[in-house]
Order: sequence, then structure tokens, then C-alpha cells
Amino acid sequence: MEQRILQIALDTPLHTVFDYCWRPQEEGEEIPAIGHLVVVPFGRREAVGVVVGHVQASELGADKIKNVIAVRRQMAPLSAHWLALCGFAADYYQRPLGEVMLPGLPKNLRALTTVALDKALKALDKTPAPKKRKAKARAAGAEPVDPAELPAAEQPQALPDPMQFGPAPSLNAAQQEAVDAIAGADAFAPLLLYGVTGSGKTEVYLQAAAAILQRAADAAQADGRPPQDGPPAQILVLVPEINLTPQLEGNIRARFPHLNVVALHSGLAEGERARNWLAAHLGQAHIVLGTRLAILSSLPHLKLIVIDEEHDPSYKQQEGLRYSARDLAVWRAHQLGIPVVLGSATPSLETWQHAQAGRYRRLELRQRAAQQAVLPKVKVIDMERDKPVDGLTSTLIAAVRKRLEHGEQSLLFLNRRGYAPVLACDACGWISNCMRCDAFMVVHRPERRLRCHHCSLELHIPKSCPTCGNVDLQPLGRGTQRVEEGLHAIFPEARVLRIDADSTRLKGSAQSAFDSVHRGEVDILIGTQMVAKGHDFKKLTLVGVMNPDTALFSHDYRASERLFAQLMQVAGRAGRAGLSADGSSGEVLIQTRYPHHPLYQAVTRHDYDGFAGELLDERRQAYFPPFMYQALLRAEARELEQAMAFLKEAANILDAPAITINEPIPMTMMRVANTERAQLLVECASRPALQAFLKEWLALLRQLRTRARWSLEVDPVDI
DNA sequence: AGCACGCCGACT
DNA sequence: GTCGGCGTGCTC
Repeated sequence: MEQRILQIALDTPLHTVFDYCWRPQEEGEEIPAIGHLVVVPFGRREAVGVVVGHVQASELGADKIKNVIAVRRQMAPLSAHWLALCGFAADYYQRPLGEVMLPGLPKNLRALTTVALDKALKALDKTPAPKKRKAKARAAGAEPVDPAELPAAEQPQALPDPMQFGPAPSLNAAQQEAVDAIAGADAFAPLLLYGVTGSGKTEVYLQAAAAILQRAADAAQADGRPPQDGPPAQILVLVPEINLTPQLEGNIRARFPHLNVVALHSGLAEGERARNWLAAHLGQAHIVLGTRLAILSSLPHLKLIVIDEEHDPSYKQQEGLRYSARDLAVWRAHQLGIPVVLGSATPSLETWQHAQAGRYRRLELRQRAAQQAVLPKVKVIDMERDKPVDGLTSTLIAAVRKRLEHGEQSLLFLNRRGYAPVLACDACGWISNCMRCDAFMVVHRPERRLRCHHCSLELHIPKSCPTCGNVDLQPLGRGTQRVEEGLHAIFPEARVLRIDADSTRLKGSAQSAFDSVHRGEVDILIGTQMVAKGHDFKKLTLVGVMNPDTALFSHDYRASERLFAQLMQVAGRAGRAGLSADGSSGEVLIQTRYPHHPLYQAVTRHDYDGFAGELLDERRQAYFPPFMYQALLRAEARELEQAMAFLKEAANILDAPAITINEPIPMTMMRVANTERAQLLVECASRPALQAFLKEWLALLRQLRTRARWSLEVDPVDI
């Protein structure tokens, strides 16, 4: 009897694959292919895994090897490219293969029952698009049908040509050049699309996508395949946040009305997520629009990847497998020999350095695309000279008033949610420290609660000081809720809307908030970085930045890069549609105590090039990324000593010539939710040397018996 | 990670 | 007399 051993990747922290025995259930049944999903017994339970190899014999005793329970044959096996992608990510980020593969699949597909999978497949199958009917008939082994015998509605010439695109605006010369460079690439091509907000990057993505889809359709036709038959090409577009998908999805659907466009992000219901993922996996979806998790989706005909706002920190996953979707996108494009477009007005220094060194081609859009739209005027307000009341300087108040009089919208940007960052007692000096973390508990006035933003602890706002009984407790500082309150007092007639993580907690509420801004039902918008990204508010002509200074003196060397990007991005919300009613362009006012700081000066000049150049010089001299590669070993335990002891041992367990192992240090936010944390930074000028070291190092660390919990992050962003 | 087994304190 | 604490050990 035929008997084969399958190597199967399972979602477990163990750094190995598992051998299982496969026996045909019925005569002639073929062995599951590499890439098939299977169900296997694992310990006391059952688990879904991915077949990653076939071997003749196992090193394990025959008595230990269990049998495969079921094979998900209704789902096509995952491709060799997808397996290679997961293999690369597992190696690079030093995680087990199964921990990369399985969490990347929708829950419904890795469930122990097939109900949801079959339902999703059925839903996809009966979508009555002509191309699918034909493909289905072919798969079922049907005889080719003579077109003349088909009813008129099914005559091929009567079918809509999927490559008919909606009307496209004409491009300026720089945009056209970019489209040609992207669509003309016939091999791996990393392209930095560098253009200010409003310069028409989206239009470049759409027209490049159209050109690539069209060319693939033409090639298919030349091969004798009708345009409706099968998917000629797939395009993956990533955006940083779920909030940005509806607007872009609308644009894409309007432009490509006959194409299958699907979204992939964590906001989808499980059923829809499974359907969309399968549509991508089966090659039915032409365009996949998603957040970072979509980079791990299966796309058999992938021909172009677009990473919009490539500098955005959200592309880095911050828990579990800590991958960079941008870096994996570049790897995927390289592997497939296709173009990858990294779009940004303020590229990450990593990407900028690649472009400077000529490894990435730079495509530049210098002008705003909309007629009359020019870059907003950015001014700095010196808070030492114009003292703020309720956080607002008289200059900013006057500017908002002017917009109100003209019926235009203002946006106030404050990257601090809640009412006040801390509650304090004047009498005894008590402050609202979190009892579980080294952090302040933030005053949330509407909910009448103190909330710790680091752990989930929530308390009622005390009526009196817990230490001395004083009833006059003072909120110190200002968050978005308090500014909202102040705005109501200053502009009682204005319609004020606050948008932050708290006001948009309910599903769909963020979208309806943005919609009401678009409909002009809001005069003054106050929000955190949620409002800084992507949204194109036609009537918005003023942006006020309330208190960005804290980031200037952060110990995180990336803070100024991030602040600059954030300010440029929020500034880009102003005046996108054109001139203000009084003929002026959009206006940006930044309140600061350091009006002469080079960062603000660079923002007022819209001078990314210059500022990036200075930052890169600093990084080069300080041996920071992108001139150095890093990995961070984190440890946590009930007692700091346990975490430190583990890190000290780790620091001495393996020597390597090119590797710098720094001193273990307790973390700034030492105590979070009753655990103490410390970390150890490892650096190396060579990425391969660092990779080789990490592999060997972690094998040793796993053998260590320690009471500390630990994890490694490759290419950490928050140190 | 789950999920067992394995020995010592406060409850029906 | 049991329920349950989390220590440590295993998963093909």
C-alpha cells in the first residue's frame, strides 16, 4: 500500500515542521500536494496545517507518527511563491514557519470544519460573471461550446470587455513619465513615487494598473485565450489604514467597473474576508486593496504591487510576527520579477537612501495635480509671544474665525486623545499614576473615567484626592476632548466634530464621521493622526497644529523623521481642491515654543529633500539605520532582575566578530501591566551577517532555562 | 501557545 | 474529603 510522509507546518511556537503519515482513503487518491491545507491530530487536539514537503521516511519512530485526518482538496494548494514568501519571512524574522503561514490565512479557511470554507467557495462560484461561467465549464471538462449555439446574451461579442475602463483624467508630463516607467518595467523594478500630497499619486497608480491589466489581456488574447477567460493579471494595492480603504476602493471601482476588486483588512467580517482572500487566491480578483496583512495573501497572477504612503509606521506589524509589509512587498516583487511602487511625499529614510544610492528608481511629481491647487502656506506661531488660551493662540483663533466667515473648514491637529493627559492634586501633589504601569492615567471627561493608554485599566474619576481628600483636582495639559470643549466656548455657533480613536470606537462610526465632513456638515474638525492621513476634504483650507513640540526632544531617534512626515501629511489636508474663497491658497499654522527649530523651518519650506539629507547625515555619523541593521531582544518578568539576568546571559552566550551587542537596559516604560521589561540591542553593518548571527544565537537562547518571557524583533522601529 | 499531569491550600 | 493554584513537560 502506498504510504508517504508529509512535512506539515502548524501554528505553534515550536521551531520545526511535523511529520505525518498519509494513506489514500480510496483507490487512486493522490498524495496531497505541497501547499494543500490538511487537518492533523496534534497533541490532544486537532489542527489545520500546510503541507510543505514530501519525504520518503521520517527520522522519528514509526510509532510516533500519526495519520493525516483530512485534506482540503476543494481549495487549490498554495503556490510555491506563497510558500517561499512565508519561508523567507519565517527565516528573516526568526519565527516558526507555521506561525507565519497559518495566522496569515482567514480564520474560516483554517477552521476544523469545512462549512465556512465551502460556503465561501460556493458564494464565489455562483457570482454570475461570464468569465467564471466559462472557466467553470472548462474545469468540469465540458466540450468547448460553439459560440453560435449560445443564446444572444452569452455571445462572446455581447459580453462586456472587462478591460473597458472608466474615464480617466489626463496626466501631466511627470505623471505620464511615472506611469510609463511602472507599466514599462518587464522585470523587478523598485520605484519610489515621490510626490507632495495632492500631486496625483493615486492617478498614477490607477493608470499604471490599467496599462498592466490591458497589456496582460492583450497577451492572453494573442495566445488565443478570450479576454473573459481567466485573470490576466492581479494588482495589489496597500494603504496604511482601514479608514483609507473605502475612499480608494470607490475610486478604483469607478475606474474599473468590470473588474473584480476586493478589499482585505482586519475590519471585514470573517465570511467576507474568506471570500475575498479566496477570490485573490483563485485568481478571480484583479485588484486587491488592503492593509499590511494583505501582503501575505496568495496572488497567483501578481503583476504589480503599490505601497501607498510607504513611510507610514502602520506597515510594521507590532505584535506576533513583527513584519514590515513594505519590505515583504519588495521581496515579493523581486522574487516575481515585477515592479513595486513605493509612494510618499515624505519617504522613509530607508527608501530615500535606496533611491539616493540608485538602487530604487525615483519618479518625482513636483506639482499639485488639481488646477489652481498650490502648496499650502505653512507658518509657525511662536507660543512664547502669542500666549495660548485653552491651547489656542490668538493667531490660530483669528484664522479659524476667518474660515468660519467664508464657510470653509478648519482642521485642528493634536496627537493626544482624551481630555487631559493627567489629573493632579494642587494640595498634596498627587497625580493620576496608573497602578499597573509607569504611566499617567488619562482623563476622559465624556466617559467620566481615568484610563491608562498602556494597559486596559479604567477607573472612575475620583471626586476627591485619594491621598489628602482635596476635592479640587486639576486636569493638567490638553487632549482632543478638552480642545473640543474649548472650541464650543470660543465658537458657539460653529459645528465642531472630534475624530479620534475614542470617538470612532464603534464599527462604521469613523466612516460616517468622515462622510459628514465631506458633506460640509462640519466647520471645525479636531483630531489625532487619524485625520492626518489621506482624506481629501474639498472645503478644508486651514490646518492648525496645536502642540507638536514634545516629539522634538524624544530619545527615539526616529521621532523627528516621524514628526516631519506627520506635519507634511496633515499640512497636505489644506487647500487640496484649489484656492480659498478670498483667493489665497490653503494655510497651515504650527503652534510651537521653538519657531526656529530646523524641523519646522524645513516644513515651512516644504523641504523634504533638505531635511532628509540632514537626517541621513546624522544617521550615517551615528551608525544608525539605514546604515546599520538592528535586532532587539526584549525580556519581561515580574522582577526586573530576572529580565536583566536573562539579557546579560544572552549578551555573553555567543561571540561574533562583526556584531555589536549593546548593554541590556531597562525600558523607559519599565513597568507595563505589572511586568518589568528590559531590552538588548544588537547591531551589525551587514544584513546577512546579522541574519546568520541571529539564527545561531536564538538556537542557543531557546535552550536556556529562564523565568523571563522574551522575544526578538528584527528591524525594530520603536526602540 | 495549548493542554496535560502533578502535588499542596480553602471550600461545599 | 474535593476544587484549583500554576510549575514543568510535551506536541510529529
